[in-house]
Amino acid sequence: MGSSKKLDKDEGLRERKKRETLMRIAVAALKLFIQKGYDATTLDEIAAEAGIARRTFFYYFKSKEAILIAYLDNGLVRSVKPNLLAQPTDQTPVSAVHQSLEKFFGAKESKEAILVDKLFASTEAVRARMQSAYIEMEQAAFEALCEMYPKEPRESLRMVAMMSIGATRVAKEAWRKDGGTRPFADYLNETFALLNKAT
Amino acid sequence: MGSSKKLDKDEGLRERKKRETLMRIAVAALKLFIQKGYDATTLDEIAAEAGIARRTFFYYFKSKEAILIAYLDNGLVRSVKPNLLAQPTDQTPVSAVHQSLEKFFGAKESKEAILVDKLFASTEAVRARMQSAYIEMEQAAFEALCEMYPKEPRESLRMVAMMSIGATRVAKEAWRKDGGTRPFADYLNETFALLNKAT
DNA sequence: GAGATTATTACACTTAGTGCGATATTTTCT
DNA sequence: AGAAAATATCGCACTAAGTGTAATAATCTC
Repeated sequence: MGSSKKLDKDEGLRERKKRETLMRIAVAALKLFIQKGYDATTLDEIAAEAGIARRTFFYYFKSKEAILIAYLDNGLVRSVKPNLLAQPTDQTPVSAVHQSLEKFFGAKESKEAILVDKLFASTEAVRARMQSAYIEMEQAAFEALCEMYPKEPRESLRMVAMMSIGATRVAKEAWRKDGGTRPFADYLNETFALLNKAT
Repeated sequence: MGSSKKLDKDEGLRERKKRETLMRIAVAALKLFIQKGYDATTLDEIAAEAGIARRTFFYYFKSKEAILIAYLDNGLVRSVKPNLLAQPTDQTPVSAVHQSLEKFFGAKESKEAILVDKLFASTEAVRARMQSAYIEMEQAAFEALCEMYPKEPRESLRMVAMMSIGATRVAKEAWRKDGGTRPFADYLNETFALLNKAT
């Protein structure tokens, strides 16, 4: 009664190598991005650092930006929906989003996260993509909320998603401006508290 | 006691030509974008259509995307702050933003606006830029609100800006999904009404 | 091991964007 | 008006991202 393929343990040499190569490229790229900046890093350099041919890069990523998107996806964006769905529903939707985000960021306050964040904020094109990521998070949160609160009107939940993710974005902005001294959760608490009062 | 240069009326041949060329390029580009899509339109084609050399294009725009940004800037983004500042301050900040947006969109429900909107929503890269524009609008609204309500705490106003522009974005999303049948102002009213209830 | 997949590479090509310098046009000054 | 300064236009050569194609090498299936 295993999966449709073989056994779980059997990953296969091919798949393993592919995973490793993908990781090598991502790591090499991030290293160079942090070292010399996003724009100044060429695909040739990334390919050299990762030990692959230039053309092979495009077998793994559809563009240079896609590397960053992958980092975002693996980090926050991908986890928004599952994290949210794991929350109890005996609270307001806004509160549920707040709690789920708090948990996520409380666990992940690593140095790399800060480096990556600065990198993302550095270049024009990258910043634009960041904002796309927020839109995706909004969408993910909205979908989760619809499953969690089926009786609530969907337009309401759409707005909750917008406001919650917006609060996160504003919190991050403030946190970045302050140089990341105080823990991010503090900023999150402040912006979420303002959601009620502001109107 | 005129201006430091000459007389107001005297625009100068050079400036006039420059303005005209800029316009010719923008119009030519938009026409081609709508005709064949953003990605499929090359700078060579735009230059040909506008009757200039390829190199000259970059004298006027720093990139292909910059054309779209220019359209956005001239349309909404640029006008957010002045429009908002023109509102009376004997109402809540949220209401002020709402009113100012309603006026703007009430006046500008043209066919071209719809075409441009669809164009902007069509391509990946363009959509990302769109979202940057929303961020700029947020910033502009925030600045205006700070001038209008100096006694309010700035964090509050920051959140008001976020929520108001967010409401606009969600409204536009719904409006686009419905194919632009009902007037946009309706959607705007709905999302703004939900700002209070949603929390 | 033979044959089917799939990963890797090389090569040639298109397009966006930049640097630089030459030429044409407009403005300014006398 | 005409010389000189400023600026707009253009051509050319270059870099870098990204694509199409087809050949080769590695892995998987049997």
